[in-house]
Amino acid sequence: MRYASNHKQETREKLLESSRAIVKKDGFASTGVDTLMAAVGLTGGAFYSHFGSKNELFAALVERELENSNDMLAGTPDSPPDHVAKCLRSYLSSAHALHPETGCVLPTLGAEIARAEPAIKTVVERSLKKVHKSWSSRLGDDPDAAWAVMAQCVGALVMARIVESDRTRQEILASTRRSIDKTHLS
Amino acid sequence: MRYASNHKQETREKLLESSRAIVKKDGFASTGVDTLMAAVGLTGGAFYSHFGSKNELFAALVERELENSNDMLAGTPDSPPDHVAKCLRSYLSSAHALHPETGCVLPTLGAEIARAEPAIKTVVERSLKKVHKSWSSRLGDDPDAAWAVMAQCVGALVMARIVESDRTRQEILASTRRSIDKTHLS
DNA sequence: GTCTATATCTAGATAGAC
DNA sequence: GTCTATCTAGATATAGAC
Repeated sequence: MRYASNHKQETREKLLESSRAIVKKDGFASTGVDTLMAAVGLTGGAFYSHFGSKNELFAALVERELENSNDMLAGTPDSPPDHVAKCLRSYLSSAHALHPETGCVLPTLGAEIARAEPAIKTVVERSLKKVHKSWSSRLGDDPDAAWAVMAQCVGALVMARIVESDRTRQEILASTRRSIDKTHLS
Repeated sequence: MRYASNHKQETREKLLESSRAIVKKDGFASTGVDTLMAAVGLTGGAFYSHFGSKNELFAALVERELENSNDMLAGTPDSPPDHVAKCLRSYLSSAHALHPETGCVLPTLGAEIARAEPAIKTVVERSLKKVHKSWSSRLGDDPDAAWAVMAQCVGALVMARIVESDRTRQEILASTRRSIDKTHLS
């Protein structure tokens, strides 16, 4: 064949990585296959050598996003004690609010996932529960606290992104950080 | 003229009300003008007698949504003391999670608002701050608590909608309700 | 595997008849 | 004000050459 044996695999990988950022920034439904392919230097027709449909890409993309989030958030049994605190500071930052393309998938694609097929939501659920379990044990075996903290993070980011002024954006993020610190980390 | 003097105004009103539900359910970008017009018994071409563009509808729609939310959430100086508690129970319910078409605009259109033009975000900001101010005073003049509670509500709803099982959905909502009760309403 | 070309469809928006 | 018809642009997906 004219291409190395791992060429297809590598191209798919590049496409997936590239698409993650674009889709988190501009939305999935409103981004065309041509745009995603152009971003890795290819044309639209070649897309279908890698994914059977645009929806297959969405599934792969969401799954990859959640694996990535889990790697960053869940931590390991020997993560430092301030692991959660560090995650929270980073998550609830202006940098995160201003750069959806490198951030958490939930605030930016949550609504589109909610409208997706059940199979995708099953994957999402498993992943969410993994983070929840880990954080629950780190928050003194308090499952309620873990869901509450996760909800605050996602919601604060949604709100931080829909306001116009930097000032209000920072107020939302800082308030949420302080409230979590006081309530769950002291 | 062939139509009553208030015909245009009434049609616009019907269109706006009808579109609110459809767009919250299916997303704004992914819903066509024809679909929105058909829902009020008209054809696509007539849309432009009421709005200059699809984006103008989005602005009007978001503004109306926020007015509506404010009416329900902010309350008045003589609202009963349990006003906030009642709002929270209703917001963090399965019914709300399962029916975006009649619910809060932020969990379902938040990401699209985040990508919208500054003018829309300015309106959103003003409205968010109104709810925040009202809730802050109801939560013992604690601005941090108000932002934190609002964030939890929005985030919990996003998460509740992206999981597949009813069980997990209810777990997320109930945990968040309990956590808010314990932390902010006792 | 990727290209160009294309089929098919749907989108937002406009023009002119009624 | 609303209709039908249409323009233009973009979408997903496929076909066949290289």
